[in-house]
Amino acid sequence: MSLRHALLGLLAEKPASGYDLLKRFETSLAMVWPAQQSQIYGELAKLNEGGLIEITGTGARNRREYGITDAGRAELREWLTEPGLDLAFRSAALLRVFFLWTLTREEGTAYLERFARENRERLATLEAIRDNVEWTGDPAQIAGWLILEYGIRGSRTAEEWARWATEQLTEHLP
Amino acid sequence: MSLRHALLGLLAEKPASGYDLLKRFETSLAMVWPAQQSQIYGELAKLNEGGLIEITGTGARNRREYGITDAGRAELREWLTEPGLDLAFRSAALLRVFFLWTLTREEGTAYLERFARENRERLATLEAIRDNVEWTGDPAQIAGWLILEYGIRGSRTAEEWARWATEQLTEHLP
DNA sequence: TAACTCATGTAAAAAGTTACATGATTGG
DNA sequence: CCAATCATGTAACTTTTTACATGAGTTA
Repeated sequence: MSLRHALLGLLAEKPASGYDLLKRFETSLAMVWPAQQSQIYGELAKLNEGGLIEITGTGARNRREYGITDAGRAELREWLTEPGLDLAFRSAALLRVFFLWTLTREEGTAYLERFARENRERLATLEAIRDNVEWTGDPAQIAGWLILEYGIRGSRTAEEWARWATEQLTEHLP
Repeated sequence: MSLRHALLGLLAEKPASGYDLLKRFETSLAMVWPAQQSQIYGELAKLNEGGLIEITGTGARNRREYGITDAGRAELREWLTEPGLDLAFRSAALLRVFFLWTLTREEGTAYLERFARENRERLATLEAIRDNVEWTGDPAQIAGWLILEYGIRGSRTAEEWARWATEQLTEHLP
């Protein structure tokens, strides 16, 4: 149930509408927790009903702005301080690598080269963001900066790995 | 729909029962595509019904061994050679980092230190596996080795990042 | 013979995706 | 005034998780 906590976390920073939150999921949070529009609106309704967030204002075009409540802040805090740390993740791109041996060597290395290229491109994108954002000392922004740096280092590692893996496949596959 | 392809990929190597496959999901595949027992058995039934796999033998304790069919191999191949490359992933552990600024500096750094430690432990585990497995030249094993190396490099990068992030939080959070 | 591992199945709930549906406001 | 963006909602479907349920063979 991480989506609800992601929403609570975003609202802890400042009040926002479903639409505002959707935009954040499409940009900064896309990297660590993708979410669809339908899911966001649905979850907001539940959080509101449960008293973890509340409507703090309305605007044009039926806009509803939500703010986090004390109960919401407590729930967020509890989640953040939970002892367990789940390092698990799912990657369809890596899963495919597992079965690359069923293809020809050329097809296999082509896939890994594509993998490398995509990561190199993402690296460039993330570095551009890092270098163009105006970094104030805002606490929430600092957390975002840490994640961005994770993405940069991760992309670099993934690209280097993919180039190394291409070589291995070339050498070791018949 | 990656689970079905993961199953097809495993069966492309050699026939196996649902239980055998479950064990592989708990070990090697856990890193890139976790799956529950109920999901595996359900998907196997569907694949069998769809003619992508077939029963190739039975054993004690109601054991049923499945093998991949030509249709299954074709489906696997199609999936592996699809043009799109989905780099997206979900990480609850990273999502939490986004909201660390809502905690005290001590709580925040404690989380990142835990993050570092868990990754260091995983690194040690994976390196131990790499150093103790007997590496034959088997193509399927080589693919597994590439994934293992990805895990090793990724854990190392994550650990280093977490230590760096701890420093940043100490410096920049009030 | 008791505990453990092997072995499969299914039901219910939760989470996530895709698609459809609608309408207001704003900027060029 | 037209296109783009803002803004929300929901229905249907797929995927994943959790839990319950059962029983056969193996090992100490």
